[in-house]
Amino acid sequence: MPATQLNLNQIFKQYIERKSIFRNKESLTDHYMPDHILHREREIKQIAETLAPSLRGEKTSNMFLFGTVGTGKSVSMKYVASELEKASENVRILYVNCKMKKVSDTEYRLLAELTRKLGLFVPPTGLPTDHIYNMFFNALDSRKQSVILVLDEIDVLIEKAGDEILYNLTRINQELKNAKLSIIGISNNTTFMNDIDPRVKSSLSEEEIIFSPYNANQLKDILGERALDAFNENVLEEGVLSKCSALAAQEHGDARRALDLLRIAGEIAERSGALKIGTEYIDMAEERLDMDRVEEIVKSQPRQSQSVLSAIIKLTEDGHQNIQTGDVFVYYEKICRQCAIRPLTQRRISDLVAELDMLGVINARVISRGRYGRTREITIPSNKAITGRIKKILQERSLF
DNA sequence: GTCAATTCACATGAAAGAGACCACGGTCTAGTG
DNA sequence: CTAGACCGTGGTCTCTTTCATGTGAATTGACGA
Repeated sequence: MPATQLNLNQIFKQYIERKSIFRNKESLTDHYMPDHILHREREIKQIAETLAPSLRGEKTSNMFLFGTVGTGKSVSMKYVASELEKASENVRILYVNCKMKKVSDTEYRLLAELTRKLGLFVPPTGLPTDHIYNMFFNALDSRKQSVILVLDEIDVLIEKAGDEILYNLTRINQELKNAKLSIIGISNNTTFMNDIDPRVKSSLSEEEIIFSPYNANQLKDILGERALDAFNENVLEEGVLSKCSALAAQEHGDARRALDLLRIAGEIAERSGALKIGTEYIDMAEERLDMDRVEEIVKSQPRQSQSVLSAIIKLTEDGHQNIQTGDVFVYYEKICRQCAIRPLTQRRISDLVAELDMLGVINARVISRGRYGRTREITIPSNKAITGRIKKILQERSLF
């Protein structure tokens, strides 16, 4: 038996025998539906009141839910939706997350998905769009019912497929004989409303609900409740929840982030064989999340931008202080020559540096140094582990 | 010592060019009846 | 005969360059006390 296999068996055996600190890890993921939702009573009531007429078969107002990530928009909506469906057989909720690639790309795909949800078979491609419109329409109008269409992350849909589809959907009501259709858009981007057709805009936002970020205390309540379900007893050390919620509150009150922190802290603790989660694991989790985020960004950057980043890291490692755009450009040109990349102009590099700053991969601030000109002063965040990770990614692409 | 003018090293804007990408209509081709 | 492959065309979008203008404090140099 090869040595590696033996080791694996040991690992598995240990894994089974070890007492897990998780009871139900699911409840820390963002698709988990809690039994009741904390600190969103007002919003839930408002949604429910807006949608209640559907129980009597009346048309409800179209509605828009706004709020930054992790403020409970989707959960609240789903909660009301499921309660509504329980309350009446004539109410149907079609929930679509437009971020899912297979749904959001085109008008056709969205309609196909919706029609499928109404129980019809639709081929993934091949039918003309107006044909599928008819299918959707007929399926909708086949019986007396209130259909509530929830478009989560609706901004993604508009960006890719245009606002025409919304216009068509809002008009469909005028032709329906039996059914009623109302549309609910959910978005974390408040500005995208500006560049959609005003007719669509006014008909969609008959009702608007803003979800404000949670504060640290509210986050703590939410975490506390989920943690009760997620972990076995006496696993969490004192102060862990407070720390988690404080960190997440700094990041615009993002509950998803708070849950991620807690879950990853748990995973790290479990893997290292700990029986309890202390605050130090939260720190580790935060670093992990940061690292993953930066890694994701760096990987997805175009080659030119990666070269710029490489130049900045090289300059820093060579011990340069007060790195300026001009320095970066010189190093960048060198790298381009080595890697046979056509160098861009300094003008463009200036923009790329600004972009990297925006993404939080580097810090760059514009300073004026009097006689010695105006430039950006560039530094990289002093986290060795993350910088190391970035270097490795750049090396894999032979840019370092 | 004071104050306005000068200077540096880019930042920032606007406009135009290059190239990738996509929808759309027309043509061709192979398979079917 | 028709569905699907293939191809050219025009339009759109994104990235980049070119040209032009803006920026803010250290420095400079004239001027007056």
